[in-house]
Amino acid sequence: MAINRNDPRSPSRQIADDLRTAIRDGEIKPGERLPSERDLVDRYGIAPQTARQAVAALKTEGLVDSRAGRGVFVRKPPAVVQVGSDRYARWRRDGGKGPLQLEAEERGLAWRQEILGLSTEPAADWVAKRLDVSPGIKVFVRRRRTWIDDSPIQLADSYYRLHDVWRSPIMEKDTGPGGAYARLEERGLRLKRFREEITIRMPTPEEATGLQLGPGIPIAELYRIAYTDERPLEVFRAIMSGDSHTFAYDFDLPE
Amino acid sequence: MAINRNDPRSPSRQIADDLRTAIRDGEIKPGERLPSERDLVDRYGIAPQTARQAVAALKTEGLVDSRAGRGVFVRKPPAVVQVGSDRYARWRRDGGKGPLQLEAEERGLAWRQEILGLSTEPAADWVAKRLDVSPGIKVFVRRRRTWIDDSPIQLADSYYRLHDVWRSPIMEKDTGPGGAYARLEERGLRLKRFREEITIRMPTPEEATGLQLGPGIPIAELYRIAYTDERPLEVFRAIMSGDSHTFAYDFDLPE
DNA sequence: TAGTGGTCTAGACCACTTC
DNA sequence: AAGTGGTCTAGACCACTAT
Repeated sequence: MAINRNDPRSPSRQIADDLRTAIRDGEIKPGERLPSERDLVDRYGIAPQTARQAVAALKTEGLVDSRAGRGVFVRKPPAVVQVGSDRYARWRRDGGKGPLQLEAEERGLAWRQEILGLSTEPAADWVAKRLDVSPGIKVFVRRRRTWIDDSPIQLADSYYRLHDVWRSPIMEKDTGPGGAYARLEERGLRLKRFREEITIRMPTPEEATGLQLGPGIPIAELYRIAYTDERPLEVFRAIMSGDSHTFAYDFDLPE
Repeated sequence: MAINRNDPRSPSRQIADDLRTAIRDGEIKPGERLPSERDLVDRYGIAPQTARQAVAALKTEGLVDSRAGRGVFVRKPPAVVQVGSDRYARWRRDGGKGPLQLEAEERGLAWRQEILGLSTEPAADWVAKRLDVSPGIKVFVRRRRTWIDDSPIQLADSYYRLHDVWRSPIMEKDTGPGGAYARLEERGLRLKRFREEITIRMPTPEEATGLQLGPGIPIAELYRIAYTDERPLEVFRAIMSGDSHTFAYDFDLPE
């Protein structure tokens, strides 16, 4: 409970390490409060900024979260939803519900989607490449935010070739039962396979706001391309809060 | 280039936003230096700590990286390697080389593995569950660190049932040509399928050191379970630096 | 030697929460 | 009213880098 001046670690680092150890050892449990800045100042005999720096380190690690006027609290493990191939394998028999919706309903959690935008736009390069169209050609975009239990967990855009969705409910707010994929199949566009690409990074401030992310929470950027047996049907891009998702894939080796 | 006192954003936030915009617009390019703290103090008429706070925000976003005595630099996009099912599909015809090794060799990058430990240990719960053995039973563990072009990009552990690897080269430093999977197949244990699970988080300080991660770089924690047609053969766990990996999976929908 | 980031001291005021 | 985190001021010294 005191700073060791001979320790090669800086005072703020020593304090951060002490607190991290206390959290890992369960001395401060998830949901519980850390000592206040003023407490740390008194206990360790340091300046307020030094205490702040120690706590800031734990925040960028995603270990704690602070609320002004209340205190700094150990983060609770969030409700994790699982997405990936094993969820999609159930797509047909479960009526075209997406992996998130399936998972939420199984666990009795409230699921809803908020439409952020429906528009026709020129295809950006990354869309054009994946949708196999010329860059700049008009494509239809559905932008939405998915909520589970009053927490936003995904910002998603779907891109379609215009003639694939023309005058279909996919261009409306409500795509109807089974979602966009069901509408595409009704048009004879039969889904055959998916490709998913995942990258990881810290959110931009806009993404952090949109997903109500605290500091120290990374995000996954997921691209999913849905194909018929011959061409891309949909390019899907999602920003998903990293602390509430697991990705799972099952695949066979060739003989 | 001056603080607007009427702006609802705090001064440090205004400065951070200014710098971020300059980076996004290409006014400060990857590899280039940001204005020094003292520059910012003079330009904006603020205290040094305020300038530090603005730069610190960009660091936790992973946008910039600082080197003491030199300056703060815009991060360059790293060399990204791709892993996932489409790499594993090539496993048999390419002689059992892992996805990272394949990718590195294709692109002419130096690849090497450093053995951090070979030991027999009681299975932790998460290993036992995935390897389908009783918790606490002895399993063999290979711990290693993978380097590409002098950068550590992966910390990995592999867990095997003891009798599967007993007296095989898998218990030695060098597993021989084709790696551990080739040795297992020689014993008649034919690999049939994989399952991969990915979660995302910020690194612990130990992981950040082991992977030489700067601030603002998240990691992926990958679990891979290799199965014969009847049981698990290997449980693989890797910590991978988030800024140098993409995960890609191809999968079919059931009819 | 001059410039850089890293760290620390020692305060101050604000908005917000809890009692 | 007391306590909390958030932000800022205005310095200081250190280790390291570049010239």
